[in-house]
Amino acid sequence: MSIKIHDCKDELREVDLRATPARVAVMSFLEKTEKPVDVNSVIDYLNTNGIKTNPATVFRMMNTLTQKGIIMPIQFYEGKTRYELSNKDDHHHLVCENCGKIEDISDGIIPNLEKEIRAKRKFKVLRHSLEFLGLCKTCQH
Amino acid sequence: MSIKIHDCKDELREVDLRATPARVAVMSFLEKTEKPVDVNSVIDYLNTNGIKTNPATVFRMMNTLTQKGIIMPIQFYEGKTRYELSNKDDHHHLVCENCGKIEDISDGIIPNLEKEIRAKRKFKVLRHSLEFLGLCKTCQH
DNA sequence: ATGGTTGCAAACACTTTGCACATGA
DNA sequence: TCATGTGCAAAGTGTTTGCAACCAT
Repeated sequence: MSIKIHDCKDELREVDLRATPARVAVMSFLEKTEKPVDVNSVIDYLNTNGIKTNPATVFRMMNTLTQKGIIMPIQFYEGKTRYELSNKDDHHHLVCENCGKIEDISDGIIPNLEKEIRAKRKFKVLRHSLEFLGLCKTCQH
Repeated sequence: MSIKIHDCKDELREVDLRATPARVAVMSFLEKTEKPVDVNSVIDYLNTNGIKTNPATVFRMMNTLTQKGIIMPIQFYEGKTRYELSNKDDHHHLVCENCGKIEDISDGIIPNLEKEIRAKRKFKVLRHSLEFLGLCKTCQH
């Protein structure tokens, strides 16, 4: 017999959300993509996979999943919001402003910095954004 | 005789921009505000100071000043862009998600991190964003 | 059965653009 | 003078909302 290592439906129900087809599809989309996705790419994915949906619904889904802590919003100065699963280890992004490639970078300094901020400034950090914008290896000429 | 320590007009002309009343006012507004400003607050400031202007003009100004490297855009997940003078020493922000207060925080780790990224990943960092969102001292109860 | 979800249409907020007019250098 | 900057109107893009119909539990 097989043990399900992972099931999007359970994941959703654990946070009191109904496992609708669109939500399940969004979850598996997020799991298979490397880089943070925007709402348009989610809509494209759903359409491609035979799930008819409406932009308003997708925006609502992303907001709901964000509130539940399943995904995290992220912005790269593009005038829109991207999202990624929040159950990743602490990492940040290298965003190429020429070709749009997004690389991950992990680093351990932020947790320490947050502790320091808490101690010295009495500010309770709930989330942070650390992104580097520039030129990737191949776009530097 | 007095030596002008600082003149917004000269600052603008140095980057080949004409010193129009609106631009000069925006520069002095940016110099006197502590926290990054959004376009609406710029418009309010201009109106309050007797300078009639149009939103499109302000958006154009902010874009122009950004391209010239005089100001820097910054986003706090509010769905809009803020701006601040770029001739500040390296600093980041603590943004209270309850009352909106924005505190500055300076720190020296980023330059080192950028050097490391350049060396190890061959990624050329042009700019970065490091913001902490959470609750300020008084909003934690 | 019924409350959470969705679709649709409309509205919002932010931002950009084309073009004629105005103005700083 | 004349290239640069501005005002105005219109449009573009991302996002939210009200409400009726729908569907997962």
